[in-house]
Amino acid sequence: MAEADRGRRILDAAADLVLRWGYKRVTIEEVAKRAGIGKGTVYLHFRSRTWLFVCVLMRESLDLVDELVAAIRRDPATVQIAEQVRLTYLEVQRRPLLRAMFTRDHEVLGDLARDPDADPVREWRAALAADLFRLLREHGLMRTDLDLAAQMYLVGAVQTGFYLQHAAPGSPEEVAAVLHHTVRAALEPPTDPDPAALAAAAPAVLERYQRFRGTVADAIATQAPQGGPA
Amino acid sequence: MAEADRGRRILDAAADLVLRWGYKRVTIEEVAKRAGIGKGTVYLHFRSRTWLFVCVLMRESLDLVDELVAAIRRDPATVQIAEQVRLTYLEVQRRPLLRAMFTRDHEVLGDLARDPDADPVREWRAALAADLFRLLREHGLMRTDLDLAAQMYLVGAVQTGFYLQHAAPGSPEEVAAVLHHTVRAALEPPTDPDPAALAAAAPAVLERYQRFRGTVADAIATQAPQGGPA
DNA sequence: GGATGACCAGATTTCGTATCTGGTCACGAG
DNA sequence: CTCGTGACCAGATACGAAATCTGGTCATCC
Repeated sequence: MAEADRGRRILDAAADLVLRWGYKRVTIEEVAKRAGIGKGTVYLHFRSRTWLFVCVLMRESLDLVDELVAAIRRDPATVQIAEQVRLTYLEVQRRPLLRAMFTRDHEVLGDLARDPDADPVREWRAALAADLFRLLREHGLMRTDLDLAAQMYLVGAVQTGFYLQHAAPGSPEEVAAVLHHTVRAALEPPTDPDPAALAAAAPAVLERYQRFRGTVADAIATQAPQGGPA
Repeated sequence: MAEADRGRRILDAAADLVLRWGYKRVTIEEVAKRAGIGKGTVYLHFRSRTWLFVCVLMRESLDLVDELVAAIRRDPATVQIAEQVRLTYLEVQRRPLLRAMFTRDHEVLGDLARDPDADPVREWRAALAADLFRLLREHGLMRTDLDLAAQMYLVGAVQTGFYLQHAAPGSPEEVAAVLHHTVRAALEPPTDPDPAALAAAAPAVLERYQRFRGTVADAIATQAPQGGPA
């Protein structure tokens, strides 16, 4: 059994159990048992129980990023902010762990859902968003009648609202369409996007995503609880 | 001491205490003491502890409605949905109890913040919103490229997001402006509103608000935990 | 050298007791 | 008679100490 593979098995076990039982009920011993290893071995891969579950969440975020990257590769028009938000919503609805994360589900994530320090990705994600918004603005794919900070707050708030609002009036696809409409109307220019601008922005955006992806992947591999990209 | 005045004093005492101590710590006896009456007398005005605090919240909502009504009277342009949402946000930020309500502050409101049944105004508010949206659409003050249910969900989600998102990037006025921008872009026609339409819509909207106000005021006065308007 | 599980301190749960409080109602004041 | 009151009760809640559990370590063994 390869070293990296064992780390993956531990994360698999932890992810499975946290969904079944909820964060507070999952013990390290049970995770080890599921992974077919001894308890001490878990600590050869993860510095603490908390950090293990943070890594579970980070790995899930990685998958989300991969999905967005693939979508942009498929169609550069996907770089537009409203489309990114829409795809994110759909992917989150598909994945129970991400959904628990975005809805701050205390039942599943326990105290992990509350404590902002528990999410080191937070600041990296914020930096990524800032980069992304700057790029889109420079390429004329986002309006500039609001300053960047306001736009970031707007998207954050709107996403929070759509994730937390219960009693959706339809299927995830329909809700995602409404979310798309909201972000598009608030932040994108009224005119259709210039295909040349899309083609120009896409590679730069992809590069930022890849860098972000690398940073997060490193964090999982190196056990580092703090510190930015190299 | 007039009958109605005593009810008001009880509500004053309860409102004061709930803000100081939080819902779960406030006892009926303490409320009675503050109101200068005996414990049993509280139950002559409110059928239960829970209902008493629901009434506190309802009274607060009444003040909010009054504020909106006054604003529309001052300037019919205020009937527009984005403006309504903006004014609501500002008024909520000004009033600690409303803020606790809209942010579902468990520290202040305790279980009252969680339980949806605790808020009988919920359905009345939903009906009011539906009426309002219908009116605005009929007068060409709201777009019709989304169906009514989607628009209501959109506004609900956006408001939820702006109330729950922490770390606002500026003053309440600035956040309110961003909220206004979002709702306006998503739901209002791109063209400036027709003054005649505003003048025509305003009285109808005011009538709905007044009817809503009456329903809520009745609920407080009559101790009725259920049931719609007469 | 790398994996393990016995071990420990501190956190958490349990469970029986004591206290508190929502809601009632018999009584007394006016 | 009407209206307000606070003593009263059952059930909820808070408390506390004992018992249990579990995160994290490390001496041991493969």
